[in-house]
Amino acid sequence: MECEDFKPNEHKEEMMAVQDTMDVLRGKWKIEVLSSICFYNKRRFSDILNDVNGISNKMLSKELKELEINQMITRTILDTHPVTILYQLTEHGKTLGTIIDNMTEWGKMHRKKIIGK
Amino acid sequence: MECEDFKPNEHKEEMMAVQDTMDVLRGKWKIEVLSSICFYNKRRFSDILNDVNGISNKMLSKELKELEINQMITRTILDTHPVTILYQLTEHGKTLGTIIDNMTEWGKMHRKKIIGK
DNA sequence: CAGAATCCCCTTGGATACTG
DNA sequence: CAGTATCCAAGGGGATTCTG
Repeated sequence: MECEDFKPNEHKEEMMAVQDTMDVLRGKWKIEVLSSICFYNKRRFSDILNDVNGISNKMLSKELKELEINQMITRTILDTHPVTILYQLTEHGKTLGTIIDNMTEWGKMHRKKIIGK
Repeated sequence: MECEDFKPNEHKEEMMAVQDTMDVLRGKWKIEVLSSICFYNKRRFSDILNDVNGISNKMLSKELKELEINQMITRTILDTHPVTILYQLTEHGKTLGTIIDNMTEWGKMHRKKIIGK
């Protein structure tokens, strides 16, 4: 965000782009769900439910759906009995890594500065 | 977010950091408000109200308060009649630039890939 | 196992009106 | 000008129960 070289409303496309990114990340549990899947590479519903502390099945279901719609993850049905369902990051999903790294760094810095310690 | 080198719950600090960042950015108008102030360097309430398309005074007031609490902006009261109030980015606020740039880039890429065009 | 269904509360955000 | 106050609707999200 360079601060001298643009006028609001001349940057509609950039604004929209940021909002698009926020839309993908906005849910309360998105990053944690993503992280769980990311770490294990393949992960099942109930596994993620255990990984992400505090999430309910309803919310997990919802977050997974949205992530799938946004093509951040894939959902694979295995023909077992009972069925097993695997969630994995897409290549596109993995490209979020940079942003998440940035947010991690910034968040740490912010905490030191604002929240104290 | 490296995907092979951590276990969930061994990355609590990182998770927390990302959530802290999201907390600062989560509001519907945060980035646009930030952008408005950023461009003009100093900006008044009613100016931002005009810059940010669709925002209500209630929401603007709320977003500004939160941004101030998080020390992203400062609020300066000028002794005029009637009073003038200036909002400006803090140095800390300006450090968000990198993240916003990244989100802009990713959002554009995402739109091309997912939303099509 | 992998959800869907239901109920219910709380927060977000929009619209409008009012104040120092 | 710079907000507050109020009312209201929609959705997010928790807890619990049910199902193929």
